[in-house]
Amino acid sequence: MTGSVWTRTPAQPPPREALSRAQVVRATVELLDEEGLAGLSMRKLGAKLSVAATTLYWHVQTKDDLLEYALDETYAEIDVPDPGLAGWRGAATLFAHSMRSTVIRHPWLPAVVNSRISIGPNAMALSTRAMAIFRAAGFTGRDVDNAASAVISYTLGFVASEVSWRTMVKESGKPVERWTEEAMAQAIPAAEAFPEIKDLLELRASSDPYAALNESFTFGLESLLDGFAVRLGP
Amino acid sequence: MTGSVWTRTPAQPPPREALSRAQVVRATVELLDEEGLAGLSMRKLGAKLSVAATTLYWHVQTKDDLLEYALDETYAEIDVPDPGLAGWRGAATLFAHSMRSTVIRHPWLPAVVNSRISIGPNAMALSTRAMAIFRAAGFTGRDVDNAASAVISYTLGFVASEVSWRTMVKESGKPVERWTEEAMAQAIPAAEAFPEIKDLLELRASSDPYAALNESFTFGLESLLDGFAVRLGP
DNA sequence: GACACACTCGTACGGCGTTCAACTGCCTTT
DNA sequence: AAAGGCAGTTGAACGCCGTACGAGTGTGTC
Repeated sequence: MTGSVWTRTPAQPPPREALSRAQVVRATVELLDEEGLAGLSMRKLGAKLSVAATTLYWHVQTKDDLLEYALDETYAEIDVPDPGLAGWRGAATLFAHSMRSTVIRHPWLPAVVNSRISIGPNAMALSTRAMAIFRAAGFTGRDVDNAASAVISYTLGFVASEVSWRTMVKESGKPVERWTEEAMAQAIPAAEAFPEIKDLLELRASSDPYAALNESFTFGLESLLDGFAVRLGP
Repeated sequence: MTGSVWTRTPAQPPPREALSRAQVVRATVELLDEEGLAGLSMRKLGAKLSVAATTLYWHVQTKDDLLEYALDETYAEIDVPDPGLAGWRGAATLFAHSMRSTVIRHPWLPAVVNSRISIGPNAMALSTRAMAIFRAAGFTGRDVDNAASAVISYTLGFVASEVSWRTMVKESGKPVERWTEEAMAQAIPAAEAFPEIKDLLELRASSDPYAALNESFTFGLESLLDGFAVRLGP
């Protein structure tokens, strides 16, 4: 490991190579969106760009670098409102929801997001703005960091599981209701020894799953922000 | 996908094959702990058990099944206290910390945990007990689920990032202070355009990282539980 | 002695990330 | 106009991967 792509100085001066790498990164994000992390290979990416796989190694040192670029690219889609406009609580809420929908748009993000230190330009801009929210709330020193981490951890944790559910449903090719039904049929015999679980499963299956996800996400987020409010005093 | 390993009825009656599969699963967990998810291959696992790689396919249908077994195996290590003893808040706190330390012991867990529906026996037992905590707190209906999800999402989200940091440090082979120092050296030039970030980075680097992680985890967890308390009324 | 069956193994296939030396075509220098 | 350098591309090859398959082995039962 010689360092992050963001710290290595470019070996070639960028006459028009910058544009070309941007193309590669854009194609990477597209391929990831279409086929998932497991579906990304240098050969397929090459094919998508009508280029041999090995050509990509001119623009990028390794497949991991590619993911690092793709990751920072998507950070740009998360918007972090100014707390001056929406208030800290509104800003935090919008931020979390924007993060959630970005991850839903790019379901491969959870698998990639923690695998490297994020010091790309968009990551930097994002943290700067996120910190501003919690500073505006009244937190100081290390607590600014702690509050931001809590919201990000909760959001990523929640949406990682949401996205894997969504992916399973989508890959099954079945309508949600059918999928849910069949999943229930699998789970119920397995839950025979746990009677309380059965009630829970039936409760879960009885409502629109997407609405339930929204409600559940909001429940946790609001609780967390309520907890911040307690800490911040009256 | 013909279903989860937990729902397929075994093709062979289990005379002593149960023991053998248990051995395979145990070896899988060990190999994962030692070498991480990327370090697990059927050939290496075979070697560890002094057996050809293809032999494993007698005991397991696919590598994915292996991960499903390994996952459920580690669920047994998470303990979920009885809310009658510690109170719901104490129980939730212990549960979250137990989950965190289990994931730290098995750093490959975050990458695996969401990739399948968890209906193994240990997963079932775990959810049953986790639900009991939040029912004891006073939540009813869907809110029991929502509260449990929130704690689990937060914990997994937090520890996924923690574990990836710990892994990077461990793999660097350097002492933490050295690693932190060098990471700072990388980040600071990249953060040139973002002056607020620099202060934050210096603040972060100025303290024991492990203590900071504990503090940060507790901060978020307490906030979340405070938020629950608000919802539950006085 | 024969058969069944649980279990093991070697071989092989197609795909993966990556290395490397060879090639192409354009730009600059003379 | 000739020569050289260099950005960019390429195909072949290496060692790894998950896994399908058919052939083997040993033990237990009739």
